[in-house]
Amino acid sequence: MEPIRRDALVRATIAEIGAAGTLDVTVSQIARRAGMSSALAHHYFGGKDQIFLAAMRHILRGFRAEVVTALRAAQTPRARAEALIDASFAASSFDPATISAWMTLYAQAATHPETNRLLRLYQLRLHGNLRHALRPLSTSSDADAAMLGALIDGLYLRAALGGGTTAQAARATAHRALGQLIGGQS
Amino acid sequence: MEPIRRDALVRATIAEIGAAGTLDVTVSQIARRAGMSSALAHHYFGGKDQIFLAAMRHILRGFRAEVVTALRAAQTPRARAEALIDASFAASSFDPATISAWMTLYAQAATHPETNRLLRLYQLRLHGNLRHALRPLSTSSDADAAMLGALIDGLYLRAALGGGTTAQAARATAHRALGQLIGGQS
DNA sequence: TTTTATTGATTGACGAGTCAATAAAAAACC
DNA sequence: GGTTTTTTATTGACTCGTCAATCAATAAAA
Repeated sequence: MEPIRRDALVRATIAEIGAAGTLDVTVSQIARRAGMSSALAHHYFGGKDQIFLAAMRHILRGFRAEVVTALRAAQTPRARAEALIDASFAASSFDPATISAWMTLYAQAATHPETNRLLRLYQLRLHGNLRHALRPLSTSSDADAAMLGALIDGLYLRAALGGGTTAQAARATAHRALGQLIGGQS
Repeated sequence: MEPIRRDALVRATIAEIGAAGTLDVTVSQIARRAGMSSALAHHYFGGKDQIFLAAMRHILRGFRAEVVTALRAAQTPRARAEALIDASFAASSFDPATISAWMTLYAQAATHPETNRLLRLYQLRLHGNLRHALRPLSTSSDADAAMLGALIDGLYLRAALGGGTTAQAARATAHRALGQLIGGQS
């Protein structure tokens, strides 16, 4: 039972955060959506924080899976870098629940050590992937990877928070930057 | 009395957010730090949300002032672009209170319309300033400004959330990107 | 005497986490 | 195979804290 319940709770958490647009959702709401009592949610997770962390890990795992499949299809180094960009701006990254969770991750990373660890994990992985892709293309792959990684995060922020920028435009900007970074031909 | 009290409350709010490292600060805490009762805080501001919004506006105003003075000292277009970068990574932007406030701004922008407006205002201003600085230097100043703006935000995020990146490194990366964007010489 | 400034005390709502009690399944025993 | 015992799953009801917001009362100016 335990794994089933935990999984249902994680899914319900993401759905609920997405619907509410904020992390201010009660354990009772989550539990109700998952079809159980709040007491049971506490029983299996121990506390709200841990439910939320599990949800975060779930989202990060999903993103990682997307990256892996995108990379598998890429043959050239440049295609690998492009695949990393595309994964970051994939539709699933712009699901309202994912956006909210992501923003909350940022907001909490300043105080909550475990959350900070998660965020850094994501950043390090992205950086590592980018550096690996850029190594054959650039003499300063490390610095370039740092730049591209930050650019991706910044673009995501703008696209996610609904300003003028759309996900498509953000993706295009990132590709343009990549083109500028490593010499010319597409 | 009213303007004095309001100002004291805004300052106390920022200080308290900085000390707590989160937006989870009670009106009573803020009021105590400002040397008055929570009832008075409510009396002058009407509610917690409005106190926070006032604090956000205060921070944004401070940032804007920093930008203005930095720009005034810049003579060439390139110096203007560099001044904009430096203002973004100035020490005051990394005050714990400022960091927390920014993160909260992002987290709330998804739901809270007034907060969203504030964020967009900041983004538009930065974009406008960058575009103006880049216009004599680039044939695609608009797209370049969009890229630099997003890059700045992304770098700030990484520097603020304490990963490996420091504020200095972030600044250097942004300068490097600027150099790459507009042809070579420093 | 009216207006402005100020607060202590209170209210009302909400929500995390606990607990004792029940139902259901599994295991142990004869 | 059937009965008892133990373990697992589940919940309703409750406790305990917290906190935003209100209000009636008081002090101080104007």
